[in-house]
Amino acid sequence: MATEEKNMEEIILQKAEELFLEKDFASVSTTQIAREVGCNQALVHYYFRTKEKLFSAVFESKFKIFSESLLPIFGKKELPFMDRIKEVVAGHFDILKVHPTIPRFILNELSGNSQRRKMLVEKFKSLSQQLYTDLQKELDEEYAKGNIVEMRAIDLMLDIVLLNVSAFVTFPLASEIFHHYSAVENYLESRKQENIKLIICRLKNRESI
Amino acid sequence: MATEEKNMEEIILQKAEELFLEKDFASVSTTQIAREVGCNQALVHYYFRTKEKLFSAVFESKFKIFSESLLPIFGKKELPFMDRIKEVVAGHFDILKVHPTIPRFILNELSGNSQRRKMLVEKFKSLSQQLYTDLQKELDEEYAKGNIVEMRAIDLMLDIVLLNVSAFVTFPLASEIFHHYSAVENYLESRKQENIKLIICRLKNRESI
DNA sequence: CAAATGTTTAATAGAGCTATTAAATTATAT
DNA sequence: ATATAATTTAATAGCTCTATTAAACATTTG
Repeated sequence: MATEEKNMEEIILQKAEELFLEKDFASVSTTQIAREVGCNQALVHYYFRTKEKLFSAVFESKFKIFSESLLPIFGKKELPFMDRIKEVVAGHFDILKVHPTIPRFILNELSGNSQRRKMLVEKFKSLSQQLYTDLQKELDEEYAKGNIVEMRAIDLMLDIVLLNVSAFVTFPLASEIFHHYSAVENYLESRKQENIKLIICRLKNRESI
Repeated sequence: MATEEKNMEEIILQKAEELFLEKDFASVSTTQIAREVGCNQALVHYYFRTKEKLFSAVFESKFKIFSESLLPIFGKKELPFMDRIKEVVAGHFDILKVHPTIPRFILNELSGNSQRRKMLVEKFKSLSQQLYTDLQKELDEEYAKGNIVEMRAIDLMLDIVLLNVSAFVTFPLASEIFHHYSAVENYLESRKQENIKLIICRLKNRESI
């Protein structure tokens, strides 16, 4: 009964989220949203005017979640560097795990040539530059102390994000392909540990290649 | 003039490839394909009957390219193991570089709930099992010789594929975001070297985590 | 209670899409 | 050169989609 009490605007938005995350802009119609919600199709337009605006509402909220997932790349300075890196990778992974379908959704939308794209590229830019400077300074310090190999912050950031994101982008497929990972949980946990190992090894390994 | 000589069926297929790789199934219409080719819309259906079949023709050929990109994970047994791994990562990367838009295209299609999906999962399965057994045997041998750390073949395969694929899936975006990589070439070359390093470090690093 | 405001629906305009059909055009073969 | 076959087009049926409008219904408020 609690569910039935919710107002239509929110119910429509929720269904739109569900469908847009599963398919994509062009494959979801306001007609379908209305049908699945059980309301008149005009109501969707009453609340959101256009399909574009409805999609935007969904996108903005998902994009916010995703970009906030990048923030743990900062991190509390008390712990030793290596432990913090481990925490950063695990922390970023865990946030994505709460929203496993978001990475593909974002990726897909940003691969098109939407108007949104330009604005979002700017957002990502400033976000990564924020992180970049601090991280590079720390990497240089740790390198001077002989704790890690020399490394560009940008490469480390990309390593972490790309590895973690790719686990989620591929998991519906991968967990089907590899029977080893019968449960979804296994594939994800396995990738999480593997990603941590990869990053740590990369930072520690002193032998030149 | 040479171009004009080509038969319509092929011209239509080429345009369909171009558009389907850029957008997605739902966002491309046979009307649009015909318009851009400059022929009558019925002609698209004359040659391919349905949009679905046309898309399938495109998809099959791209999927073939992609799955063949995974084959260098075998490799010539003359070289020392570590050199071969390096070659495998670089080789896989270079094949994708010739078809940079394919990874995202495949990923996207396989994320939907198409009829194709099931068949493709089977193809991937048998492909990966082929590679799996041989690779695991070699990894165990190299571990016994003390050349590498203990590792599951499946993790190594995923590390390589996910890292390489993610470079291409993200490159239109990433090369815009990071001005450091002003030229696309820089982002890709940079990721290629980074991926090789990651894999090598992962295999060599003996310190437990 | 009645007026005003907010929510929901039915109906529909207008557009684009897929697929088919029959006719026109071009090429091939006898 | 003419019959036959292959290619291309025009026209259109039948959908589905987005967005709007006017009317019905519900809720709030004076």
